[in-house]
Formats: sequence, structure tokens, C-alpha cells
Amino acid sequence: MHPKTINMDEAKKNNIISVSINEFAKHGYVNASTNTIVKAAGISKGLLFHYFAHKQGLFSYVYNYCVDLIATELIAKIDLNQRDILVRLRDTMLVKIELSEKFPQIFDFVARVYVEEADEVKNLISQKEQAAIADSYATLITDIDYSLFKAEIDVQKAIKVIIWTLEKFGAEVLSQTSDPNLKDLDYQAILSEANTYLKLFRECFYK
Amino acid sequence: MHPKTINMDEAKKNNIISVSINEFAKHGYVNASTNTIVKAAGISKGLLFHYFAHKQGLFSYVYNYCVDLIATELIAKIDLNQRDILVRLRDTMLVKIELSEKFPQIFDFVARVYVEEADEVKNLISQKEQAAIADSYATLITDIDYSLFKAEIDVQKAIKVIIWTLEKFGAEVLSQTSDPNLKDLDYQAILSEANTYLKLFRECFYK
DNA sequence: CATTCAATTGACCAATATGGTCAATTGCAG
DNA sequence: CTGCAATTGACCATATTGGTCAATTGAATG
Repeated sequence: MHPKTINMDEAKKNNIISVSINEFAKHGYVNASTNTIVKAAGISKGLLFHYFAHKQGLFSYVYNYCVDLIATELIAKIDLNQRDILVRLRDTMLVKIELSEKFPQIFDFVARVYVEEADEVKNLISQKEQAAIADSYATLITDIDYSLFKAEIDVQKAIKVIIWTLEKFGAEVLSQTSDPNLKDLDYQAILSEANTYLKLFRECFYK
Repeated sequence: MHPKTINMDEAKKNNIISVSINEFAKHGYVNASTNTIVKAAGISKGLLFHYFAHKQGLFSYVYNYCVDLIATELIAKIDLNQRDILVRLRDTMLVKIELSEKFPQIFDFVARVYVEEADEVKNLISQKEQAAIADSYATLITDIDYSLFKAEIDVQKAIKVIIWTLEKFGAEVLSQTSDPNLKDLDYQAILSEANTYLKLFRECFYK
């Protein structure tokens, strides 16, 4: 990352990052417009390139920032000693919602980087880092206590149902918040509604 | 729709439609490129505008084509006398998979039209038609036999779980097919795997 | 073969957008 | 005031935009 970025005002830096995430997530590396980014961030063209030198520099700075942020949050908030997959996945979803509220398209962005075609991007992103992300996602569903499930049900299918439900639930929450008046999320209400799904799963899938 | 389009060769017409759906779905009306469309369709610039006169004409032709196609398929293949929501939604998913195999981004496209910001598009798409689509989606989950569910479970939540599971399952099937070698979908296998999820739900949610 | 006419092409247009530069201005600390 | 960093935006060559149209092709007809 460019030395110039270190001394940046924190609020301004976050704003540039947020705007850049949205632009890269929506249009991919090649078709993302630095003109659009500076307009949305409310800064001049010159200043952006003063901080980041090139489009590539901006991209890799933002990408590394996102990967670090996601990893840090997951490590801090997911209790790997918790062997009940319902709790583990519910907490993962809460982390995703929190992060998405700060940077609405952060997960679209990192997911899109996987399938980026531009050579400039492929050279920018180390294979190691890509693999590390896949690893940490896998970690989220390891060391699970499968004995909690009823003997007669298909556990692999049940887990898919749980994962998909929590993903869709999170997406629903976020789409509701982005639309009307921009009131903050009520995490208490979200947690409470998520728990009604956990209750359903516990009644149906667990012993 | 422009009279010229009537006499078009069917295969060529479908190709133009398919390519246009993808471009409009990916980039929206304003940022969709007619240059990209003609390149992908393997025709000349002049020919596209010979058939459709303007970008608007192409867009509205493709949009109406999609809406008609989806409505026709749903009416033909969904049995509204079937009051078991599991069967009804499973069949809806199968229709979506079939249509998506022919036009991979057709549902992304029609969904995106709802949130189009360009005035040119808003004037092109009649409010009536938009409402009709919403209506037919609502019809898909009316006249359901709720007495099949166990008394003690939250039926509304259970239905959401079912809908979300089938949507995610369909998306998974389609993402697998688009990636590697482009072999056709095995509908027998898809139906069979979908039925394992129905079985799970029947065991857990139904009396 | 010549004639006709529809199907099809792609060079071309003015307008706009692209990533990136840099001399000039602003703002603030000493 | 000086000095230096932060910040600006007009400017550049190049590429892309939706759309045009005179010219070419292909096939059917007499």
C-alpha cells in the first residue's frame, strides 16, 4: 500500500474505500470508473491519484483492506468452541450483516474478485490470499457436533437448508434497510427474528 | 414491436434475444452496449438497427418477449389444483431452471427492470404489466393446504425456509452447469435431488 | 444471363467517457 | 510573512457511445 495513504484522515479514507467497493463490486475492475469514484467520494481527480498513484494501487489497497477486515471480524466474533452449527452460522450471518451495513457491497466485491478476468487483477491478487479466504470459510463449519441431529434425517441436506436460510434471511434484512428511510438496523430485533428460525430448526432437525 | 422482426430467422432472433438479455441484465439499460450486443450476436451494427430501429425498441421487444415467455411457461406447467406447497414450489423451481438454461440471465433481467432508473425505461414499461407480474408470482402461493403442516410449527417461517431452499438449490444447479464443460442438464437427476429436500421438509414440517 | 430487391455490411459521425498528468491554488503551521 | 502539504480541475490522447447510410451481397425471377 502507498505510504501516502497512512496519513489520510480516517473519515475520508473510509469514504473512499466505501465508494470504491461499490464501484468495483458493480462494474468489476476494468469497467469501474475512477471518475465515478471521485464524484461519489466528493474529492478531486488529482487527490485520488495523489493517494493511490494508479487504479491498480487503489484496487489492491481496497481489496486487502476488505480481506483483513472480514478475517478480523470473523476471528473476533465467531466462537469456534461453540459446536452447535445453528449458533455458529447465526453468528456468522450477524457478522456479515454488520459489515454489510458499513460497506454494503463488501461481500459482492470480494466474491467478484474470484472471477475477475482482467490480467492486471490476477497479477495483483496472490493465490495464497485467495486460498486463505476459502480456508477460513471452511473453518466456519468444522468441528461441528453432528450428534445433535436426529438420527433419521439427512444431515448434509439439513445443513444446506440452514446455511441457505440464514443467507437469504441476511439478504432480506439488508434489502429492507437499504430501501426506505435510512434508519439504523435494530440488531436486537434481527437477532430475535433469526432465533425464531433457529427454534424451528431445533424443533425439526435436532433430537 | 417492429414489423421487421416478424420475418426474422428464428435461430438468429433467439440469439439476438439471448445476447441482449445478458447485456441488459449485466449492465442495465443505459450502460448496456449495442456494440457489445452485435459483437456477441455475430451480426453487424447496421442489421441490429435495421431490425429494431433504436436501443429502446430492442429493449422493449426483449422485455415483452421475456415476460410473455415466463407467464406462458408458468401457466402451462404449474398445476394450481395442487394444494401441496412443496410440489407447487418445486415445480416452479423446475420451470425457472428450464428457462434459465435457455436464457441464463432472464430472471436477473426482469428483476432488474423493476429497479431501472432511466426515464427512457420507465416510460417504456407499463405499470400494468409490472403489476401483472407481481400478481402472477403471488398466485403461485395462493390456495395452499396449510392443514398439512404440524400444528406446533410456525408455518410462515417454514414456508420461507422452503422458498429460500428451493431458490438456492436452483441457483446451485445453474451455477454448476454454467461453469465446466457445457453438458446439458440432467432433469431426472435434478428432480430426484430436489425431492430429497421435499422429503426432508415432509418429515420435519408435515403431520 | 440480367434484373430486382431484400438482407447485410462496416466505415463513419459527433458526443461523451476513459485513466492519468501537472501547473496552479488553497490552507495551515511556524 | 514563509514554506510545504493538501487539493484542485482543466487538459490530454484514446476509446466507446448510439445511430446512419451508401455500398455490397445473395438469392429468386424472368
